[in-house]
Amino acid sequence: MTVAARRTQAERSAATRALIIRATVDSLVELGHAGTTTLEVQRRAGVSRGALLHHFRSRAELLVAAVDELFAAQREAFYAAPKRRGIDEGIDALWRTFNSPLAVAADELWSAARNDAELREALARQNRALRDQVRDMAAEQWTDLVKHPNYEMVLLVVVDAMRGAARARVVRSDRATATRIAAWKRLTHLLLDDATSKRDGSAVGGR
Amino acid sequence: MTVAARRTQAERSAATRALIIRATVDSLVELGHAGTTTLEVQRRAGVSRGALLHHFRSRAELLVAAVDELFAAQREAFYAAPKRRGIDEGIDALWRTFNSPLAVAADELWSAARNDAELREALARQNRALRDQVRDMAAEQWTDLVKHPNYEMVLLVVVDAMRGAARARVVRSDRATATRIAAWKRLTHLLLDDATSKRDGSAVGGR
DNA sequence: CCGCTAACAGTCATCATTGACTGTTAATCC
DNA sequence: GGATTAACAGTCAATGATGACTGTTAGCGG
Repeated sequence: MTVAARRTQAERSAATRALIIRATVDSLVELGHAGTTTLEVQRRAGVSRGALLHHFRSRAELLVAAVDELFAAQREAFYAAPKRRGIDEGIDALWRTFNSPLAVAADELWSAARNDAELREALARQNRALRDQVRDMAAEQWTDLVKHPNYEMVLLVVVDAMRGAARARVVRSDRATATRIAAWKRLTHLLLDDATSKRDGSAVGGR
Repeated sequence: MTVAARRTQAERSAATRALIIRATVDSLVELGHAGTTTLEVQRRAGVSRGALLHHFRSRAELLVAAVDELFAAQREAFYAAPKRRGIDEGIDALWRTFNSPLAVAADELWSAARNDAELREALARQNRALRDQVRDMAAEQWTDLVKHPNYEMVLLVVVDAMRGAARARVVRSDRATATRIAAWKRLTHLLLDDATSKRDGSAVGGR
């Protein structure tokens, strides 16, 4: 039955470990933090209890590993994304990252972190690294915009706004989301794009 | 032993009900959604299991009641707040509402709502009501700003940004928060306050 | 003042989750 | 090629949460 070729221990170990972490992330996306029990993970991964507890001695350890994995994936996604130049494309790309399953899973952990010091520490650490990277990549892509005196302010506000919008998305319609995206773009144009700031774009409001 | 004066049944009932809900909110603030078990609530409220289950037949019912209470309290807080006129005061007041224990508890429920249709429905309903009220009160206070073509856009973005900032607050320093508040104010001034938009205020950025 | 019902009090069975624990297989080292 | 150890497999006891269930008391209506 051992159809698979001989594998080294390190390979086997890494494979199951990755399998478990992937199952954890999937569970976080579908069932949330509370629903992500060690039993659920082991079912999804198709591994035994022994296997799971061999790699991660506790549920907390498993979640921390998931955090690391999530942020690493986010970083890779940023690197892999095609380079954009325009403001609108930048906003769209940024918003897309907030909608990926990775972001959903991470969000779930942010919620749990308030009452879990270990998780909070892990998230804070990874978040700093990600933020610095985003900053660098943004500077790299929008060489002209970065110099604008309003740049830091706009980036700060728009990213937070996206985070907030993502949060309430569970009860929000697509239309309401579209309105927000338009608002972010218009606001960014008004404050960063001097060429556009003169011609007043179409209204963005709406009930 | 019955030192207290005779009370009508309705009074007794309402009193314990309120006691239980308050305990629920407290628990949500301190221990989060996961930590808010029916046992924890009954301990905090100092009521028996029978009392708790008499008023709320399930944990879900209890949480929905907490949602209603939280939003009602938020509404009252808005009404009770002194009327403000300036942009800075408005931003400060708005941000304060995001920091109240009520908001923390509500936040905890927003997280849980993703995997709980009943809770999600309750939150959506109350959220609509609250949003409409905030809109009305804002219009009432800033009669001049409301007419500004950028008004809707700014309100949308700033409120979302606050929501997002509140979310990551668990790992954020006070300094970082102050930077954000400054950014919101400056941005609002730039886009709504035509008098201020000419003189370019001090930079708001910073690593 | 008496029967009735709402408002509790307290216990219990059931179930889910966790991590410890013991047993087994397969890779690696000498 | 035998010993050793990592990588699993599978079971179990302990814990904690939930809601059902039975018993008791106090207000209320007639």
